[in-house]
Amino acid sequence: MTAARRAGRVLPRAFYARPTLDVARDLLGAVLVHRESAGVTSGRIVDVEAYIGESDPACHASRGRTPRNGPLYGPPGCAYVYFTYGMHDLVNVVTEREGFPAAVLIRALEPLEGINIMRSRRGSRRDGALIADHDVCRGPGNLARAMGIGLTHNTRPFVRHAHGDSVWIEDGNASPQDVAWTPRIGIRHGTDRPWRGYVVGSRAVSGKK
DNA sequence: CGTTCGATGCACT
DNA sequence: GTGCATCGAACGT
Repeated sequence: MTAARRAGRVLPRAFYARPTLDVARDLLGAVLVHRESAGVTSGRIVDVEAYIGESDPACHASRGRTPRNGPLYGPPGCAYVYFTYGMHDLVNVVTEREGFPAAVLIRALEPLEGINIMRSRRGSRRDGALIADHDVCRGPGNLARAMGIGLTHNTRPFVRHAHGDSVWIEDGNASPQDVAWTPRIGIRHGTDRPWRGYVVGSRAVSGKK
């Protein structure tokens, strides 16, 4: 019997077409799923950040629209995936409405399904030690790598197709009981806004241990 | 424990 | 040329 049963409904487009902070809050406890030929991987979202509009100095759209940040201006419920620091893909969910650039960055998951697939995607550490379960999807770069989500998924809607490669999000069985809000991590500007939310007590939450 | 720093590629100025 | 919505190894205390 599988330890981690998924029974959620796929979140519809309307879920994402709301104020970004509401979407961010409601994504905590939801389940991100990727299905491809390698198998199914999924995890409970426990750490998110909101990036809201051109007036948000930390948002990629703060200096207007460019080819790279175009997906932020696109329809809600689609992926905005970008490459940074020369080696990491980061996964966002576009929110609000077409023409208004906003998204939620997914920063950490508690693995539910496919932990062995996730570990093989992460690769082996230099010292050969096994990555702990709660570290496999801890941090936005690690999460994208472990889930097999990358630039090829940029602009794609979070929809479960009947066949083939699909990325989608399901609602969780229960909302997290204790959520905390802090400034966002790793940014230089906009640090006054407490737009990072995380599930208190989860070992998979990113940042300092 | 803590902090620093190199890796690594590219969009944008 | 500069600066990343990062990560983890290396170093200092």
